[in-house]
Amino acid sequence: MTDATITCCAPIAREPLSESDAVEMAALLKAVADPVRLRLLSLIGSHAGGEACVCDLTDAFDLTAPTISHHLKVLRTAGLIDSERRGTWVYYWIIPSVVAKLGALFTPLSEPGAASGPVDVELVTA
Amino acid sequence: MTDATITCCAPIAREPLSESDAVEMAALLKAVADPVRLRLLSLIGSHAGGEACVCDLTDAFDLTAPTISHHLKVLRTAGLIDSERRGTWVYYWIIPSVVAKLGALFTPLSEPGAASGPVDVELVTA
DNA sequence: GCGCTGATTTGACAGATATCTAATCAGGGC
DNA sequence: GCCCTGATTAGATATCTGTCAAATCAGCGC
Repeated sequence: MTDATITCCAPIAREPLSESDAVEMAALLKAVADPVRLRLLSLIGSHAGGEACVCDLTDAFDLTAPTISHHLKVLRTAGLIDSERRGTWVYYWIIPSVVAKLGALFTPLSEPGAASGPVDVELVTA
Repeated sequence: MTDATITCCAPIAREPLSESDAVEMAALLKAVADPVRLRLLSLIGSHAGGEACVCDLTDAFDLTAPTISHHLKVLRTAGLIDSERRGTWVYYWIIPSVVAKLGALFTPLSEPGAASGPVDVELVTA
């Protein structure tokens, strides 16, 4: 009966994840748990117009086109991105709500009165 | 002042992730990209006192003790949890700052005028 | 139609991973 | 010391995954 931890933690640390939720989220996480796919997602999301042509993406990696295509398919199958063919080129864009689902699992619930943002974590450590 | 894209997106969609950051985050993500490890993390975090004995965890799964031990090791090696032996039992607890690092990647930056929380996503979909 | 470029699919393969059994380590009680 | 319980390590194995080369598909221009 210790209710002291109601608003302290990330959802994953507040109550036990059900098995089905765990399976669902793990599938999503597996899709992004790869350096290439993380960078693909990032490149697509930060590209001008919110979408990127495959040709823009391939150059950023030392990988063959089929490999990039494979990774894009993994992201698309997971529901994180979608694509459309426009003439010769195929364009990809992020589905923000699905990306947010990932963040929601791990981000501490913001308490009114905290700093500006919900989390203030150093990402770039190089 | 109102630059349309400054506060719109998750960090991963705001600017391209560097390769080293991608590798670092992918390692973290790979650790949680498994249903068993997700539930372990959740069980540990939501357990009374913020820590859980291995004996508490093993019963929640249809897996052998060595397998649970393996998964705990993966989480610990990634830096997401830590452990301590106390007499006969070994206790595990979450390292919140590392968990928050995961969330920070995918959580849209909250705008001061947005709804209550930074993200409002349905997690339980069965 | 033909050839060219962009992108995906297929097939193959090396490396990683999740799981188990058996063995080992760590404390506590006798 | 000896045994019992809790937990980890070691070894083995079946499966999954990331990558590439080769083949195929999709538009476009001639």
